[in-house]
Amino acid sequence: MFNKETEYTLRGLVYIQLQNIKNRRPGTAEIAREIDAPPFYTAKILQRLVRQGFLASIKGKGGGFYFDGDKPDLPLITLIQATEGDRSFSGCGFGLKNCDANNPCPLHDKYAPIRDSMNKLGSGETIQSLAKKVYKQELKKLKNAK
Amino acid sequence: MFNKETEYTLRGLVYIQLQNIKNRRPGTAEIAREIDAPPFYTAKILQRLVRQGFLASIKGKGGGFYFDGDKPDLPLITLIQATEGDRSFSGCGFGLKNCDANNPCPLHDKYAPIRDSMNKLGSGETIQSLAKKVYKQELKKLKNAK
DNA sequence: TTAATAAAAGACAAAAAGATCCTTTAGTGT
DNA sequence: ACACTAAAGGATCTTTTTGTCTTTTATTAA
Ligand code: FES
Ligand code: FES
Repeated sequence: MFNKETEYTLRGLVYIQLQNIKNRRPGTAEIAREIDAPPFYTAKILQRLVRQGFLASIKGKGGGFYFDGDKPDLPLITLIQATEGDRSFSGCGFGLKNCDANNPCPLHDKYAPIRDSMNKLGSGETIQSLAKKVYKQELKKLKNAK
Repeated sequence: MFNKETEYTLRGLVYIQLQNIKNRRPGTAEIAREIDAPPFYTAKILQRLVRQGFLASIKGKGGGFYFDGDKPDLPLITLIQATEGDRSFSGCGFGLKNCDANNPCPLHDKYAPIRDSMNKLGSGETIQSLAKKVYKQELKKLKNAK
């Protein structure tokens, strides 16, 4: 579905936010290991995200990555558009220059609603909402293990 | 959404089928021009489709591409999986090795239904059904022009 | 103030996708 | 039979994506 960079981005940021909930600030090596991504590539991606203002970081001993708690939650669509463009959220499924309901391609009737759902998912979910889900899932597992 | 090769494939085959309806067998140059795709690349793609048995061709003067009318209609999912794999139809939106409803990623609940819709689209629509839509649309336009 | 640590920056490399071109082969129509 | 046409095959090239590595800069803890 998404390209590699986007997948690493999503998994990485959700992992960071999850650790932030636990009052930790993970570094590149730990993040890459935990989300099963190439370490150097992960570092480069996180670097860019910091430059773009989506993420904050601290250098040196005890440093790592974290989200500024004062900022609003980060919608997936914002993140993904910044990473790979909006190929998943707009554009014609048939590859026409642009999707025009008044001059639709033969896929339009069936495809446009699916694309709308993707948009709803992208604006409805945020890195924070996903991390919360994982956190709750972890708690549930711990309870069941007792 | 889909990659370039898949888009050219869809547009190309729908164009061929549309011309077949009109008892014509278009060649690579015409097809590429009409679907707005790179001529040589289009030729290479059509070649592969013939090799894979999705399409038939005739060489030499008056030659071109056509669909064997005896064969069943070609579902988009079959075609797309043969072209770019099934990244659009299966797999986890979060990039996990595989999508497992019993151990879901935080995107699963929202993403899996969208993926299911894509599957329904892919198996429900065929090159022939799309070409028929375009054909009907053309007829309607001609009538309106009167 | 120094040694250790960890992110930032950017050069470099490999692989995949996208695209072009040339030569060969098969078939058509005259 | 012959000239022409159009697909088949394959080599080559470019761009984008993915990934690695080295050097620099900032920070912290001792
Ligand atoms: S025109 Fe193709 S999806 Fe809308
Ligand atoms: S587990 Fe990720 S989409 Fe199903």
